[in-house]
Amino acid sequence: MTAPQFQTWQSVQEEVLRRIHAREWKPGDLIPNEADLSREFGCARTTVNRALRALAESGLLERRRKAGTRVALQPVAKATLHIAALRNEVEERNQKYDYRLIERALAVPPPAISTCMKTPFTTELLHIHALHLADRQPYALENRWINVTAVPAALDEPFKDISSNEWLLENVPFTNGDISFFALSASDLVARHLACQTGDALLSFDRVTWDGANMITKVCITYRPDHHLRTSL
Amino acid sequence: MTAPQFQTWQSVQEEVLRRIHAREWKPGDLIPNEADLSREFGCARTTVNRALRALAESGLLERRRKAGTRVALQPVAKATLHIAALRNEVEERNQKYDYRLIERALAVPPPAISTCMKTPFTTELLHIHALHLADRQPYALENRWINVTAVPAALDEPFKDISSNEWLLENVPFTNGDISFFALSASDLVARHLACQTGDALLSFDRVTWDGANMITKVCITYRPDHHLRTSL
DNA sequence: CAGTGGTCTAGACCACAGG
DNA sequence: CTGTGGTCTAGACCACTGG
Repeated sequence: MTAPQFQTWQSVQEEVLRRIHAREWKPGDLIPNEADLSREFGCARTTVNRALRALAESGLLERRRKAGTRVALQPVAKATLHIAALRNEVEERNQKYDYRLIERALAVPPPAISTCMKTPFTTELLHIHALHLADRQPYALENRWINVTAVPAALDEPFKDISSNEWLLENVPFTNGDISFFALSASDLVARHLACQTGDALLSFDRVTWDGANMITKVCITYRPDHHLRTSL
Repeated sequence: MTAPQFQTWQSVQEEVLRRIHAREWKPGDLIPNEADLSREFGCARTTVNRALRALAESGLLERRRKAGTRVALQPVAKATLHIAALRNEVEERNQKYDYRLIERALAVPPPAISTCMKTPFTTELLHIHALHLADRQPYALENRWINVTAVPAALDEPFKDISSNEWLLENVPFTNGDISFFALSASDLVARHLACQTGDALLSFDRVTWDGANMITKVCITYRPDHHLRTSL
C-alpha cells in the first residue's frame, strides 16, 4: 500500500490545497466525497470534513449536500478587516494614543441620522464629536450619535477622559452591526481638525450597531489623509 | 433535573451568547471549561468545543490551553469584505456589466511598482488599464501590472474581451495576497475615465498577489464616487 | 428516493503552557 | 506536573436536495 497517511486535518487541507494549486482539481471540478477521501487518506471522515469545511469557509470550495464539493470558480476573496478600538489601533503602531473631546451635546439630529437610527425626527440624541491622536498628531475624527432611549446611562457620562467608543464597548451590549467604507472629501471643519487641506480625500467608515431591535449608536470615523487599511488573503 | 438540553452546537452557541449578552459572563471573565459545560448542557464535549471554537474565530472569546476560555475584552470586529470579481459585484446589483480595455502595453513600470513586484527596475511588465461599467456607466477603473516572467501566457492574451481580473482567476494559481484600502483624490485622467470631477474623493484598493515566491500581479481598483463597501458584524 | 454533507457521541491521546 | 483546549476515531443518524 503506497497511499500516504494524513493524520491531521491540517495535513489533509494542505494536500487538498496542493491538488487545487497543481490543477489536479481545477476550478469548477467536483472533488471526491468525504467518504472516499477519508479512505484514500487513511483517516476518519470527521478529519476530512474539518479540512474541507475550513476551506469552504475561506471561500475556496463550495459544498452542497447531495451535489458534493466543488473547487470554487470565483474564489471570493474574504478580506477580514480587524476593526479594533482606535486606541488599540494606535498602540499597535507603537504610537502614543490620546483622546480629545470636541463636543458633547443633546440635539435633534439631521433627518438622515434619525432615519438610520429609526427614531422620530424630533427625538434628541446624544452627539459626540471627538478627535483621536497618535503621537500627538490627529489620527481620526469621530462623529457619533447615541440613542439615549436605549442607553440612558450615556447621559451621565461626560466622555471627557474616555472615548465613547471604549465606554460603549465596556458598558453596552450589542448584537449586530453594519459597516460601510467610503471616501470622503474633507470639509473645512474636518480639515481643520485633522490638520489637512480642504478637499483632501479621506478614508472613512460608518458603523451602526444595535441590540436586538434597539438601535444603539451610529458612528462615522474619518481617518487622516493617506491612511491605509490593510489585510491579507 | 432542571438542566436544559442543548443538542446542537448552534444551540450551545446561542446559550453562550445569551449569557455574555445578559452579563452573566462579563468581558474578561473566565468561563467554565469544556468538560463542565458539556456536563451542564448534557451534550458531548465535542459539541461544546465546536460552539466555542466558532465564537473564538469570530473574536468574541479568547481561548488558551490551560488558561481556559475568556470573554474577549475588546471584541475585535472582524469585518469580512467579500471582494468578488468586478463582474460579479456589478451583476449582484442587477446591473449590466461591461468591460472596456483602455490600454495594454509592455513597459518598464515606475520604481514603486518594481519594488512592490520585486523585479529589477529595468524589467518590463505588462501594463493593463481598463474600465469596468455598470449599466453603461463607469463603475471602477483598473490599473494593473502583470509579471510576465511568472505569467508568460499573459503576453498572448489581448484582454480585449475578457478582463485581466477574470483571465488571471481562471488561468493563474496564487497562494497569497495583500489588500490595502485607501482614499484617492481623482487626477484629471482618472476623472475623465470615471466621468467625475478632478479632485473627487474615490475609494480605492491595491491588491498584490503571488504564488509562493513568484509575484504575479499588482492591481489598483478605483471606484466611481460615492461607492460604498459594505459588510456586517 | 438516495447520495451527500452536517452533526453528534463517547472515548482517547496529545500539545501546550500556567503554576 | 497538571489542567486545558485541540484533535482523532469509528460509528451513527439526520437534513437537505438533486435527479
